[in-house]
Amino acid sequence: MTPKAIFILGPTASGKTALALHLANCLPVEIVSIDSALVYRDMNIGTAKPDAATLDRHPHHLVELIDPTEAYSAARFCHDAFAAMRGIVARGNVPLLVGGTMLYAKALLGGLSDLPEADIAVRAELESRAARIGWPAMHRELARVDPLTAQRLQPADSQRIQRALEVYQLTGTPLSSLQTRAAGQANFPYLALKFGLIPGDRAVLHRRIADRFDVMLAAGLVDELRRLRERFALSPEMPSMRCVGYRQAWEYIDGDIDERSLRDKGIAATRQLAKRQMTWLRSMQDMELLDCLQDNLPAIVSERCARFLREP
RNA sequence: GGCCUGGUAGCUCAGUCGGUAGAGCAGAGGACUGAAAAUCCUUGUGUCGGUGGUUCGAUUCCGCCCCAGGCCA
Repeated sequence: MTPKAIFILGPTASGKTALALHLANCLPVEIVSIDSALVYRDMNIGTAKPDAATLDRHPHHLVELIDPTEAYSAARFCHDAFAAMRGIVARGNVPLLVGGTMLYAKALLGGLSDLPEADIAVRAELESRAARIGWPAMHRELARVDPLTAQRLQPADSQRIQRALEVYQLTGTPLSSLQTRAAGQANFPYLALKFGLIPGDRAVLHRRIADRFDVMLAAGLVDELRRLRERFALSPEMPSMRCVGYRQAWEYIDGDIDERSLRDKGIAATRQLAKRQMTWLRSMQDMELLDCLQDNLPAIVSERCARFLREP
């Protein structure tokens, strides 16, 4: 019999965590985080990580896996998430996947093609060449070896051009042909109930984001980053330091922006993030979209989940 | 009360030597396969503070009024 899984996907500040904790209290579920920022240890304030007591009461899988100097990936997430889900099912529980990193959710549900993983040396070499000739020139190079991928990428899309060239260099095969082959996990081996949280009034979410960012600043986001910079050899290009809030705090510590700007930019970046997350949600299949601002949301969702778990 | 400086897009401001205006940010929409909280793409009509005057034509020049700062009384 196919095991079941429940997804709660939503933008930042939509109340995913509170909803997940409510479900964890009344249903036989274990929480699996779908969040590219919660994987970092010691980055607690800016990632809105649940506090230690909460994590103790309701263990979250895939939280605090790596140091801020390290990098995670969608492929590693899929591997780790499936491992966690197997364990949960073996214990007789149901995986409750909660988060806002939509690429991870999409990769988990739809699978990834069989591609080589990131190669730091190749990336560094591509990076330095791009610094000399510019990304549009790199884009033209890509067009010679992989016209299909080049055609769908903007000449300024540095990250994807770099990845496509990297894949070609490592395999000798264009990314576009590797991607047409069967995706790794052809079908998702769980029966999934998927909720998408979207605010009925976006202005309210924006307000919440601003308030939450102020709370983070008051809680010592800047000091947290100062301590991290003392402990680790960090640089602003690292994925961890590009996280919303940390990136702006970094500029503030370096004296590039003032306190006012730190707040404004932090809030703006968080809004942009939420917006991109909502774009994903609207385009995903079989999603039950709910207004995250309605006050009886926990009751609605837990009732719906309970029914789902009773179904054959 | 007098003098000065401002009042232009949600915000900060350009600009029009008189022919009804444009940047950045915000906002909106979109793309997305091992960095995704990343990386990119598209999108700017607003009584140019109000009102009279000069003019073929005023947001632009002139008068008066209103508002916000500053200085002097």
